[in-house]
Amino acid sequence: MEEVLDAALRLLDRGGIDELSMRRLADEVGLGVMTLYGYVRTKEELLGELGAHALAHVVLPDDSDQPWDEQLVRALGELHEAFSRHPGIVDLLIAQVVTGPALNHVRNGLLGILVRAGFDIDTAVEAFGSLVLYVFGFAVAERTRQSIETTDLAEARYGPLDDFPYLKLAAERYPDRISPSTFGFGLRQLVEGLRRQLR
Amino acid sequence: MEEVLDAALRLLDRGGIDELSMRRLADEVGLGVMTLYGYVRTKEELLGELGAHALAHVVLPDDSDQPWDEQLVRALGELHEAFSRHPGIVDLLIAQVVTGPALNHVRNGLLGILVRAGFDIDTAVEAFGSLVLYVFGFAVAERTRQSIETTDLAEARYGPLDDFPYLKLAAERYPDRISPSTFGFGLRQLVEGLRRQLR
DNA sequence: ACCTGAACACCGTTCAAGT
DNA sequence: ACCTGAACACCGTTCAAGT
Repeated sequence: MEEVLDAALRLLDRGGIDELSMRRLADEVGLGVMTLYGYVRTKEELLGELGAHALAHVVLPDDSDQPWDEQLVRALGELHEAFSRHPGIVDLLIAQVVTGPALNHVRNGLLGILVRAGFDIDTAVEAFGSLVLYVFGFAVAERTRQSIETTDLAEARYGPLDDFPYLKLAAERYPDRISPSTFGFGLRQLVEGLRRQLR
Repeated sequence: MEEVLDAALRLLDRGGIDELSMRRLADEVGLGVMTLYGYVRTKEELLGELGAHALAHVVLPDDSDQPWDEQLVRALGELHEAFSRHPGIVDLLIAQVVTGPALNHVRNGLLGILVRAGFDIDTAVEAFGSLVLYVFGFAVAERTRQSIETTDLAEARYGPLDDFPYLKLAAERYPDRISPSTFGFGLRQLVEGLRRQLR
């Protein structure tokens, strides 16, 4: 089973979720297709286990002696990096095949930082939600960005911009739309908002 | 062509992107499968046109007399609602089949609000990115939430929670993880951060 | 117990042909 | 010009059988 999941992760990294078919996976492991159904009941179940397999490696740093906002930024950065390392994980999360428990250690860690910082549980849940959504939304967009040729010019990507003066201004400077610093920009914004709320 | 796209949107709303096959679409319109390839070169191209078709209805309110932060919240709310109305659009955006120009009027409108508010173009682009990512991330998560039975209990969703005390506390109160107010919470946080930055 | 090929009901798309 | 059925190379999965 371990070997099957490793092979699946390899295929996922290589060509994304679209390239990961049961038949190709069987070939990669050197088994008949139907052998896979001895390990798993459906493809969906296999993808779920694959997600858990890949996310188990995400370990939040143990730095509860640091200020809570730094802990938060570092923990979310860890998640962000996991998504960058295996972009296919994002596809699995989107496809909703990753079962709940696979992410519990991350969820618990983030909530813990917020609660220990002094937020009541209601606010902590709201904050947790907006932070995770932000990291997740960024991962999805990042995936898009990487799939586009960097030689692509603004005009080629957006079409004629004469009717959209503001966009034209922006596209000339940032054909990539999301600069590498955008992740940190929004994250700092969110954490700053939380810090004010705590006082 | 119009009729084909309307039928496609109907299928998309009914069963999501997975139910939208060329063969089923042809049946829905009452044509042979291959007739569709007279309108469009590939399925991907058809999905792209479908995305543009659905997003053309998103019109940002014309309220440039209002404070910029209110304009911003309202415009992003408009986008948020479009995603709620046709959750399938989110699948199209994720699948990266929607071509650039389809969203230009929204991009331009949002950038305009920020620039007129007084942000320099660099900051405006960063802010734009983080705001849009947030709305988008929320839409993806919302889609997940809706696909889960509401009778589902926290324990059933997350598995045993004894090792995750903070999560247990949160899950007991919010088995849904993202309450309806989470969208507004994070958005206000982001806008508040921007307001401070402007001064 | 562990593995598997043949077969079924689906896909998107090419090709050649029908009106 | 507009439409289409047959065919091809793929899917995930059922079923019955092989060691």
